[in-house]
Amino acid sequence: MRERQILDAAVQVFSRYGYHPASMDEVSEVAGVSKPMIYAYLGSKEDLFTHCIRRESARLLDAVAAGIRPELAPDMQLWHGLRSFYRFVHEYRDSWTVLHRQALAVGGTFADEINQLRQQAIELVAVLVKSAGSRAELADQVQKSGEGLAVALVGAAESLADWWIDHPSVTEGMLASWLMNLVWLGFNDLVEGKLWTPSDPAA
Amino acid sequence: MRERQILDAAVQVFSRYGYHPASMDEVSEVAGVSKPMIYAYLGSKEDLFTHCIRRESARLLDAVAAGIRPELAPDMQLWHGLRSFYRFVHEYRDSWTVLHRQALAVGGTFADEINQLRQQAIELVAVLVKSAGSRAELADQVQKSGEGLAVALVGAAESLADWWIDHPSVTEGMLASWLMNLVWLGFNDLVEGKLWTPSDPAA
Amino acid sequence: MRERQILDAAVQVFSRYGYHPASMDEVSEVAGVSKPMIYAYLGSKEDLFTHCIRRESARLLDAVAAGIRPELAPDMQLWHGLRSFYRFVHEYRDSWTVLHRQALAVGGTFADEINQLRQQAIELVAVLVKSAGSRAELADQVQKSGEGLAVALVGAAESLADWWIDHPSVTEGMLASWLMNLVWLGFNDLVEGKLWTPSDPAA
Amino acid sequence: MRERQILDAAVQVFSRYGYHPASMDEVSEVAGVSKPMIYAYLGSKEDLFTHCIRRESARLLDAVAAGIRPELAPDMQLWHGLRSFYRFVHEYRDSWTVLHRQALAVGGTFADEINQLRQQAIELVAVLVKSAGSRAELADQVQKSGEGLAVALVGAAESLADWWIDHPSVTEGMLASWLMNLVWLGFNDLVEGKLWTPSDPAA
DNA sequence: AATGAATGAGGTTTCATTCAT
DNA sequence: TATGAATGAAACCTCATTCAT
Repeated sequence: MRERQILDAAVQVFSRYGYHPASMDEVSEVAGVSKPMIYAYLGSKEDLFTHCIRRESARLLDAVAAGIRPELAPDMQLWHGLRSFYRFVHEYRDSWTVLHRQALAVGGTFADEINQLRQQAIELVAVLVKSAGSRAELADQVQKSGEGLAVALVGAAESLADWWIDHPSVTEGMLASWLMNLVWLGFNDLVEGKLWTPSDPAA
Repeated sequence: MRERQILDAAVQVFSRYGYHPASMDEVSEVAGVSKPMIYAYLGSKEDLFTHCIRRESARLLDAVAAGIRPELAPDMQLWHGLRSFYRFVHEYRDSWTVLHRQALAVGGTFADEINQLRQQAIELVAVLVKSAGSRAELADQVQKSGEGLAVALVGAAESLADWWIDHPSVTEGMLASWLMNLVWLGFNDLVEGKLWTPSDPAA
Repeated sequence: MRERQILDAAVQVFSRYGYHPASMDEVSEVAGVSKPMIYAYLGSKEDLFTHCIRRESARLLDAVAAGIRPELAPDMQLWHGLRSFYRFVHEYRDSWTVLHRQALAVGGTFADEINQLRQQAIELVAVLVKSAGSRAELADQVQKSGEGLAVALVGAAESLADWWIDHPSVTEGMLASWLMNLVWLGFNDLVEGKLWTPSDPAA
Repeated sequence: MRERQILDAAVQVFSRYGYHPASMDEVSEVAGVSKPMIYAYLGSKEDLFTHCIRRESARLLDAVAAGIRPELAPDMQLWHGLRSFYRFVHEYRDSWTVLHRQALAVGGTFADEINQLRQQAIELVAVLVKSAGSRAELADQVQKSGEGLAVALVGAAESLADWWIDHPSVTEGMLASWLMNLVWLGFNDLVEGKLWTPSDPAA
């Protein structure tokens, strides 16, 4: 459909230049569609950007959700989720850039939408952490900081995604491994020679 | 001096609107200085932004460096560094926003400067990790992923800084604690009831 | 076409104020076209001025070339060329002003273009002088100063064109006559009562 | 005196950039005097330019007048006047540029002043022509075109002056010679081998 | 349904000119 | 007296947005 064609172009252009410097002229050129069409289908520049964010957010959520196996152990769920996330970032780099970099920089409504998306990711992670801890009684302080831990983990994952752009030789499995080792085992264990490995290496 | 007055205003305005939407008119209004003065003291808009980034980068580095005690154990150094970092973010929120959000979004030279700053932080952390691991022989895979771990830790710290803005009731000590627990102990230990605490609680 | 409409206005405005003081606002007002149209059709102010110069140069060359009859005697060719020139100056005064006064004053690329135009005129005249002199052997010194004589003649013609603006009662035929008498006969002959007159008065 | 220092700088700057693009900042810099001083001594930019024109006009007139020997024959007077003129142009190129190119381009009052100067030159030449012709009865048509001839001669002289800038190997004597041959003898005589030479070669 | 053509509004930058010292 | 410091005004240029076809 025309709408998709336009959105694809918009994501590409917004990703490259950012919201404000991006020009509707360039979007129309890349989309191969005249400007009045853009306004007819998607509304103003602001509307267009909102549509971009919404579509890419949904894509990202779908991609991650599709990778998770709820029947597995918490650490394996996290592991699969991370790999799905990095596969998405790899395949739709422009989407990721728009969501993570450009939308937040604009602030206002856009940043709010992105923060909601992040919140969903954080809560998803928080559930995993909680279920992992349900075997034992988590220390009080940990209980309280549950969300904080999730925020940190999500942030770490995002930063590695950015860093990946400049270090493309790394695979998405390595990225996910590092994170698992870092947050599941911690430095403390690492220096003692422990390593986290997927219980199901084939996955 | 006039220069500082202008830079303060510029950081504030760039932080709020981002580089492109920010107008020199608004900078001049906030600074209480006419536009030609800005051009006389700091040059073009691009120059002005560069000056902002440079000054705030230096401030951030100084703040973190000032908080580190090289004679302490690695984990304590990290702990102090993180607290200094969060104190800086708290005290100079606009500086942090300009550096972390706006400069990266603009891309080009600006993003390069920020990435250099990040790289410095990452290397600093990498040194700590290495010194912590020197007691034992780090697993090969850890050796290779050293920088990745540091990237992840730095990213986690940054994300928590952003998240803090929307959750101001948390203290900088709590943020640092969470991170220490997360990366030093890891979930694995946490669920077993272990907790990381500063060896020198007074610090 | 729109382009012509804009160029006409630009020539008028540049002619009146000169390149630098002329404002794109005024050009757009005179052209009855909004400023963005000017930039869309003709580019920057510099581009616009270049287009003006090019068009008017071509017009001037065409006008003079159209008036010359190559089959006539050299003096008659000069006579006709001069009259064509003055007719052009009369009909397109703004064009002449832009070419002769404003473009030269700006210097740089503009002046270069004008000087090339002048050079063409000079060479044209030089050819006439040479063909007139071919019947006899021109004195050596004359040979060497051929271009200088042409420069002087062209300059004299230009100056009379300027002077004409303030003395509009004179006809273009009179101007051409004076020049012919001056350069073809010279004062020396004039004071002896000689006069140059077109051999074909009807022309 | 301060005034002279400023005027020298102004002539230099106006000559190089033209009236409008020239900046008071540059004048003050070249003059080694602060801007408020310029305003105190010479008034506004317009006033400053007027002063420049007036001073250089006077200089030019003086230079030419000083070279003329009223007791000589008319052609010799013209010859001496032309050489003085070219010597002035050579020695004070900036003055000449300001007067001939820049002032006329600005138009308005400035052009008027320059035109008055030209008129003086023209009348001076017209007197010579008239005195040369007084021996015989000039043809009626010549009488009427007297001023026109003078205008043409002056224009030719000016154009050669401009042309000289790009052909510096020519001497001022050659320039004056060409003009004398052109206007005093005319092409007609030149092709017959006649040449005008100063009756007093030492001069 | 689709677009070429057009513009109002606003942004960066410069410069003649003047206070306060 | 002489100047460093300051600004109001205006110029060039661009872009989101809309008619008329």
